[in-house]
Amino acid sequence: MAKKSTRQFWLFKSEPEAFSIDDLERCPDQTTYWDGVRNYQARNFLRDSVSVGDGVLFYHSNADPLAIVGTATVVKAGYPDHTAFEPGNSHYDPKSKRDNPTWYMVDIRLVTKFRVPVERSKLLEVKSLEEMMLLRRGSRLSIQPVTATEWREVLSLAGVKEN
DNA sequence: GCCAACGTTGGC
DNA sequence: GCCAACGTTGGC
Repeated sequence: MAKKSTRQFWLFKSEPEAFSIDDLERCPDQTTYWDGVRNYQARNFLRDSVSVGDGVLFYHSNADPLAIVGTATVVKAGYPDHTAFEPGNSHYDPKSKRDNPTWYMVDIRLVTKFRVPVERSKLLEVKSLEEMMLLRRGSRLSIQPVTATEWREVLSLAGVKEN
């Protein structure tokens, strides 16, 4: 069976006090591993669906302003989140074993830091985004699928051409 | 700071 | 397997 190669899109949430897009920009090669996801639905996306080359919208949650602040690309697909194995790490989880990991992560590299963040309040005004998971109240998922239409609309709002 | 939504835990 | 209690997320 032929492997489906269609590029997919995602939204990753981060509290900027913990890890912001500026932190990503300062990383070597502007690349980081995305650790600390401790929700099974989000884990499943990271382990099974997020693929090299996929597009990522970087969202600042619990922040002022709440906004999509840039894009990244996936450079390494799902592999075990080693922070779960480290006692003392804030993401330590004793039920995750090296030979049977519970939690997964991917690596992403910064592509574009928006010159002007696309604020949540702006997104809420856009008709074509009214179904976007991020904007549904009570949506706490930290790794969310984004449709190609939503991806293009957000880049358009950010004034970004190519991505 | 408030609180609704959601996920997890644990007693039964 | 049910569900109440509890903890966390995250917008407002």
